Amino acid sequence: MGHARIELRPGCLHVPGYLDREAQEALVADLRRIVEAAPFFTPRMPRTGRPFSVRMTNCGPLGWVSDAAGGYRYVATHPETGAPWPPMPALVLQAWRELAPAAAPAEACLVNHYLPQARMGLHRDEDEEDMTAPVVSLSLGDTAIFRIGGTGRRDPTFSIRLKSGDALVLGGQSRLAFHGVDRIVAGSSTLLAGWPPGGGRLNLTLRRVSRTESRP
DNA sequence: GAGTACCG
DNA sequence: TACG
Repeated sequence: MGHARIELRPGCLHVPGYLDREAQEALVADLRRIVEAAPFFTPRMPRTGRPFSVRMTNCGPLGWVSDAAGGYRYVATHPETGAPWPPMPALVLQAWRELAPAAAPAEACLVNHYLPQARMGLHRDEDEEDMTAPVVSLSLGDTAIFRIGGTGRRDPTFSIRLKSGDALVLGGQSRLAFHGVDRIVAGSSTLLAGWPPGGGRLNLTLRRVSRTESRP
């Protein structure tokens, strides 16, 4: 079955209700196993070491991490356990196939946990080598007030609500658009009542990192 | 500057 | 807006 695709700005697609409740619950169960193997860690700002309010982990061959000494980067292992990231669940691979059909396989799936008080400032995803592939985001749990602008820091912005099960695709002219999370609407979903502790919102961000050197 | 503090 |  198909879903409405709303183009919020060129290259930025909102797909409300992309995952039904059953798929959301199955994905949360997958994530619970992933977090057992790769616990949430607190990323820190480059240089200053200030902590993010969002906690993170990853699955797939590469994971996004940040700390004072190394800054933003992709690495193959968990920064605290040293173990390789767990594999991406089938539902995540399927979402990438459906929402980024022209792109090479995803290499990184960043898992963000937002407690109700957590926020994410305006930023661009620019740590990837391959900017031709879109960034795909899946929302689970409490609604996020999500802000999106243009490719320049001072470009006008607007906000939308990302609900549990929604997908968002940042590609084409929006691949380098500024975006962030203003706030979480506490208690807006029952999905995460059992896990993780504190409920809130889980966000999966799927990305291609390496340039594809497919020379057929 | 993917962060917070502090201003008017 | 200022600030690592």
